[in-house]
Amino acid sequence: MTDPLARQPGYALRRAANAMMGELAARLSPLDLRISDASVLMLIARRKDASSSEIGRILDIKRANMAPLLARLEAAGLIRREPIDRKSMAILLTAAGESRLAETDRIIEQFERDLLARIPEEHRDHLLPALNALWR
Amino acid sequence: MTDPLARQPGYALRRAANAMMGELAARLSPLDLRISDASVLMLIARRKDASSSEIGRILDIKRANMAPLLARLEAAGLIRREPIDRKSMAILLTAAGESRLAETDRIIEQFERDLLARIPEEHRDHLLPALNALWR
DNA sequence: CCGGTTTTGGTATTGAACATAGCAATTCCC
DNA sequence: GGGAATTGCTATGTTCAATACCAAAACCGG
Repeated sequence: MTDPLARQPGYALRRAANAMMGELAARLSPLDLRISDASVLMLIARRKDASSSEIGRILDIKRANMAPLLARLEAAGLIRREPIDRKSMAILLTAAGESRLAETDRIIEQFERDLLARIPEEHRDHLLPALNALWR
Repeated sequence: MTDPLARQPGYALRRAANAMMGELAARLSPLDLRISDASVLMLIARRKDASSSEIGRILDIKRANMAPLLARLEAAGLIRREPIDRKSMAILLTAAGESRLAETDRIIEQFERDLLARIPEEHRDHLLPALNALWR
């Protein structure tokens, strides 16, 4: 039952990302947040007054996909929009958004710790720089 | 424009896998193969006479998703099915499947080489074991 | 300060990968 | 022999991401 494709970094990357996303989605679901919701919330907090297109540019989420995502977060009362000019809108966390974000941060931190713990320590510190070399 | 989330291994894993899949899909599209098509072809060649449920078990593709995938490969003339008993079917490569697989192998090999080349060499050899620790 | 270009926010739609629920037939195994 | 598990499959839903297109506002060179 051993998988002969597991020697290929590309395949391993796909499988690892998949397993990771599945587990993270499960841990976030009690908060009623999808993975991309959580990443947007975290970014908003670190980049106050960013417009939706700015957020999309940083996280690589297309405008078309950002619109329904933000609509969902707004409907959930986690963010509000404030006009910057007659075209752009600043995305801000509401009080509810702040507290949801705090829960999110706790979950994510624990998750990242658990993730790293699974990696043999001689490889551990190499993962982040290796991954970042693949997309940044 | 720097992305503050890039310090998190989970986020970096998602972004790296995403970038990788996008590029691989582009390289495979001249062959009219999706990524999962290619992985199934490669597995069939290494595990002759495997049934569809066996392949699914190894690659972690659910029965429900394997059915249309194999139907596509069969319609493209790349595989054929041969009864093992009155319930199970062996999945075999046709001649066209063999030659398509050869092209696939060339593309994948080059792709994996390019992937690794992007990683600073001091991290390179750690990627595969680190990733495999996350799902195997 | 005018007018073409770019940016912004949005809708509608599509594709790929993956998941669950259910079904009929066959095989497994006590 | 018969209940339990396995196999192949349909139908359907979810999540993420992409394309095409739109109107309005902002930007910027002449």
